[in-house]
Amino acid sequence: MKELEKIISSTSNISDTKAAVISIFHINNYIKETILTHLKPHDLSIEQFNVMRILRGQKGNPLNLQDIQERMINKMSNTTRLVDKLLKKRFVKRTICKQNRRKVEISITELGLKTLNDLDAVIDNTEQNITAPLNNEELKQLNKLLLKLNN
Amino acid sequence: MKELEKIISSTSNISDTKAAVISIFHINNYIKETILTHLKPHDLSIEQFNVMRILRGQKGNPLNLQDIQERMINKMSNTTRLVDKLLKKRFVKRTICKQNRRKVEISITELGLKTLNDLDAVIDNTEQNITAPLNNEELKQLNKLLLKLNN
DNA sequence: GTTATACATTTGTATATACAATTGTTGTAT
DNA sequence: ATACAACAATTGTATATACAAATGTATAAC
Repeated sequence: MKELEKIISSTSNISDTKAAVISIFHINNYIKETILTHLKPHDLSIEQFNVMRILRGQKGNPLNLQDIQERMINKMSNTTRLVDKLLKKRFVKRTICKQNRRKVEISITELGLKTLNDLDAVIDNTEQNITAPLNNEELKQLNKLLLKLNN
Repeated sequence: MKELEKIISSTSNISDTKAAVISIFHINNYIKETILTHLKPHDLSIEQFNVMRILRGQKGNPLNLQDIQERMINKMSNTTRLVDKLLKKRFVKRTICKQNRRKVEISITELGLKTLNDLDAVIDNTEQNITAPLNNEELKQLNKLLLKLNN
């Protein structure tokens, strides 16, 4: 990833704004690729993994598709089909809401939980490796700045 | 985008590492969506736009597909087909390399340059808006930290 | 109760992405 | 010269993403 510095410095007089945008694109891509490597053996995409973690966070309470979609990183992707794929792998279950039959309730299965738990260590480790070039203070500083951008 | 802070703070005891990863995913997504809004009227995707800017940076010298792919953010995408789409829009031209007929040489057309120049202002403006929550010093600090991550 | 409207999900379709396999070209060893 | 490996791009295929349209359900107005 040394190339990035070259790109940014070689491009004549790039603004700090453009440098930041390029850096964010690159680090985002690198993180996704690295995490995906570890998800592949379980036949999971990043968003599928994400949705499973969202469901785990509910501690048993099911979520309907809209709730899931709101919490997803990529709002535009197709939640029905994503959940279908998790369903096929038996990682989630789906029932029609008794109170409002338009809604479906999705919750994570034991198998889903077990898979997530298996993945936790390796994903944590991957993320730690990615942020390893920064010390604690720098990492906190980065979070502060990113949070400002996200508001 | 206020939700992000909620997600990060609500998730019990999230590590600084995980908070950084989530923030990067979210800001990346937000930037892409915003930029895409402005590219749509020209029927361009982010990567197509990127490739056109790479070609413009060559000041007339053509690049072959491998060179382009190396410089692309997403290395795994299909450069042949991406260039095909730019070709259809007459934004680039393609010739077979005389010295090595396995290679193809891609360069940007006048129409491509004109389109890029039209887009420059609006994209610059969009990027400025995105980094607006940070002052100059904070932006430089962010770049320093992101560059460290990217190495 | 019927009609209209809003809601929640699903389905359809076009495009994009990831990766493997194939085609055609060049260089090299014999 | 021929055979073989390496190279550069293209094609095939499965999956993912973006967005519009359609389906089925609930709520509200009259």
